[in-house]
Amino acid sequence: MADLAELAGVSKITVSRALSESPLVNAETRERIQALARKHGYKLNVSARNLRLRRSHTVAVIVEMKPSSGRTMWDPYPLSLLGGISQELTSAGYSVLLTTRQGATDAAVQAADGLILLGQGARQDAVRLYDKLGLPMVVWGAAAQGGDNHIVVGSDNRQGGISVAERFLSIGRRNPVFIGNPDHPEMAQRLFGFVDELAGHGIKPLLLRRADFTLESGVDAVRSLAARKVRFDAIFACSDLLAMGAIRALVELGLSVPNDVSVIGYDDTPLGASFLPPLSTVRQNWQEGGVLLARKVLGLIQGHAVQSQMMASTLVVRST
Amino acid sequence: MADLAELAGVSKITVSRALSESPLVNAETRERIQALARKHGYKLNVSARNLRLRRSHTVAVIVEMKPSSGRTMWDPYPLSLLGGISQELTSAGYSVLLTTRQGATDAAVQAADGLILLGQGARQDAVRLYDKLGLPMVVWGAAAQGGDNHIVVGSDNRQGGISVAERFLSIGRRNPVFIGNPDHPEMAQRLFGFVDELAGHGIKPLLLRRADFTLESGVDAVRSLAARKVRFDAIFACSDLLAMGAIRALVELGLSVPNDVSVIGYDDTPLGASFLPPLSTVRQNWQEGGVLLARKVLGLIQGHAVQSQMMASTLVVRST
DNA sequence: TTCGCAACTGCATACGAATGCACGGGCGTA
DNA sequence: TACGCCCGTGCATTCGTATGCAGTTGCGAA
Repeated sequence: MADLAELAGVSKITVSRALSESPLVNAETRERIQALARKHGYKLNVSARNLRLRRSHTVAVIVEMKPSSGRTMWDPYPLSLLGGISQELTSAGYSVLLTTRQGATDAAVQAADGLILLGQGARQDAVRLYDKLGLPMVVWGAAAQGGDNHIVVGSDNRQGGISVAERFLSIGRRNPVFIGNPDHPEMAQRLFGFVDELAGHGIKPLLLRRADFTLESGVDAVRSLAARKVRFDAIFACSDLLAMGAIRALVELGLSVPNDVSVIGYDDTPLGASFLPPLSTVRQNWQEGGVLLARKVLGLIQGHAVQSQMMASTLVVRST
Repeated sequence: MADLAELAGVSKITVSRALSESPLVNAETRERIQALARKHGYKLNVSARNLRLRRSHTVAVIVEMKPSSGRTMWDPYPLSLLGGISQELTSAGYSVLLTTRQGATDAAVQAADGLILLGQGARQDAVRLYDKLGLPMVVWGAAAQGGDNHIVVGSDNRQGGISVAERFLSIGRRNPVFIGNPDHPEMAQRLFGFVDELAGHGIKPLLLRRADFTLESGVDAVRSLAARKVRFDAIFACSDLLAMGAIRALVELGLSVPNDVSVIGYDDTPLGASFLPPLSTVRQNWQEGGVLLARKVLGLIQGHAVQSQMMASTLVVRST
């Protein structure tokens, strides 16, 4: 900057102002300096500016590697969150610092202006850990049980569970099964909604615990039901893959979907939509969730009052 | 740091050294200062250190948003690259700055110590753009045509195409079809390998251009072949989804896979493996590619000589 | 005693940009 | 002519940390 100042015949502070579009400097001077900067390939030193301004225009996104259950944040769909986050932050002039939670806190995270936590960790430990940094923080996940002081954004898993229960009830199903992992807070919410709604009609669903969210796991789940000669006429699977596996196994067993057994998945993946038969499922808009997360952190960073928010999840009835 | 120094009764510079594990300071003093720092929740100012040390321990990963063809980097599998990158960089003490390429260069990118470019852009324009920053740079994609000066890592798409051709030849197929988008450099390589190998046996495949890499697109492609009454006995699809769509359409048409038509996909997605019938495909190890990318940038940053590298792609023969 | 060396510690300064305040000149008004 | 104001510019200083060099202390050897 000092060099540029010399070239332009002004002081370096005028250069600084010219490059940051300050109205304090004469328009013509500003143009001249900017042209000079371009010509000589001048690059602003971001570290220096961050130091002076005490902000980095950076938001750290912390991805949980070892989740409480089998589902990883590196799975395709949770990653759509990242897409939304990145899109929103970038267009607001912020950068995304991507970190995976493993061992010590990344030093660079401390320089961030805000934090987005993807996956709250078993017993909220991740939340507590990062709370200590004292940065604006927004968490993706199930709503906090108690009076926690950080913002939470998530889709309304409980409502999702209720919707599925309502659907099963409306088509006269009496022996529903839930496949998923209740240790995962989000899945637990789905289960609670599902169970509560059914209980209102005197029905108690069977809980089939599965930690993997793969097609194979779904196949296996249904086979185990058959092996145990369980009587069931509806399946609520915690992911589309599980649901597709379940359907495959049902077909193998000679059962008809949805005549003998109704199946509803979760996430509304493109794959489920083009599955044969097209999968009924609960839609979660991950992308939009990411955008929302980003907006909330930005709000906090700018000192606005911001509230937790649950995103509606909607049942998409197709053919299963 | 000055405050800590006062508390500990030493100068701030001793504090600095104590916190960075410098052997210059007395072990006992160091312990005392570190304890004090912990107690008062002292946080190192990363911006200041970056300024002083002229490095940020950060690598920018630039994801191309609008690719030359229908495939987005936000698709699940390219994202595995990110997983590998993140894993490797984090464990080397580096942070990942995630940027999407849209409009102006993110200021924070300039502060990075190195660059990883995911998707080289049509006509290498992205590469040229970022080359100007003068940072160590590694690009994921097809090998550069000419004497470019940046490092390229990618899977050997040409070899992949050759393997598929060899397979088709070995099982006596004479009328192969290629489904994909040759505008995309990586797909183009697959096509070239495929065509060249077949040409050696006097066979010229049919090229069916498809920009979308969805199941629907695969269905549609095969239907159009049927509508045009094209004679074919083998399909090389540029993605597993395309291949699965193709198979579905073939089955609808009453054709048997693989008896009437052989189908080979690309990427070896878990989904393809559990498809019915299990999909034959070409395996690309994205995760490992990410690790490799990360290692190369780190090498460049440390001033080592580093070379471009193609990762072998292997044909996985299953049932199609 | 004196010197040399080792082990610590501290001073001054640098890193590159941005802010508060002051300064100089041009212009309009009284 | 004198005064005040605005526009444009520059000086000094600040942000928080790390390095080169210099200083201090204690101990053993000459």
